[in-house]
Amino acid sequence: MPELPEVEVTCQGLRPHLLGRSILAIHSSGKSLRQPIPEDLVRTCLCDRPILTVERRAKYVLIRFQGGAVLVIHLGMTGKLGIFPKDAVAAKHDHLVLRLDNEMELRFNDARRFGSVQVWPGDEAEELEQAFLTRQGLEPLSAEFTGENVHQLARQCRLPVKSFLMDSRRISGIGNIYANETLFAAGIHPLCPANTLSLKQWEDVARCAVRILKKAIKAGGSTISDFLGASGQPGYFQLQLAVYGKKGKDCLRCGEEIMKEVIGGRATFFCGKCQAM
DNA sequence: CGGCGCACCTGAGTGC
DNA sequence: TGCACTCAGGTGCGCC
Repeated sequence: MPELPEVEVTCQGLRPHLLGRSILAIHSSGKSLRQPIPEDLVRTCLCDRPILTVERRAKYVLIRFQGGAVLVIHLGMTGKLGIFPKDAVAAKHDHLVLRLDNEMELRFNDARRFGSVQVWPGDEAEELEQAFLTRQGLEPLSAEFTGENVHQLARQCRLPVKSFLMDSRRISGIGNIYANETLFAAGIHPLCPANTLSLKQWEDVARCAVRILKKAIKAGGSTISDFLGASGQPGYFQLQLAVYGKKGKDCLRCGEEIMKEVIGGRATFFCGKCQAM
């Protein structure tokens, strides 16, 4: 599901509906996500306080409230955040429903329950955010995401370059789809050990990653099976994918057959000719 | 510390 | 129609 572009599209979709609004009430399914939903903290720290900002960090949605508390949501594999009229019928797997002060609701739907919902109370938010940030890798859409910096990061990492790109503690936001697409665009074999890439190759990787992520955001994200934006709209970037899910198809660049291999437990697609070791 | 395997869940798709 | 099986975009744990 949601990688950086899908989370960014979700944030962009939520923003106009949430800024300045307050939560009046919370309802949860009672089922645990990655952790139990902290219902009491939502009530005591978030309710009846205006929402100040909606931001993305890595693959997390951060919703900041007056008073300093933060609602932190991760979409996991199947999570979706959407805005609905309060009378709209509930969907299967709606696990968190936040009633807003304008007859609308923010709903978190997550079939596989790999998502998470956390609250950083106002008096602990700064400390918790610092700890959170140290666990997140380089932001691909930040000024620090340069070939030089990534080259430095990868210096003593012998993981396959694809696993390196997907390691959220090193680089955040890039999941399986965009790792595959980035390496195809950069012409690099996914099994190359990360520490064997040259500075020039890392510059290519960084440039390709940024271009693809931005293009995907413009297209509204990728809807492979079920991603939907905050207003229920699908994304269209899946129509522009070059290798992901294309096993057996012709490479767009050279016509060779696209290969599929499992790397680090994840399906990996590449062109053996354009992405030679 | 680095790297691997796996668990956490449900649903969609496939083959018999 | 049903059953068994595989696979899925993420993260973080335990283990060597």
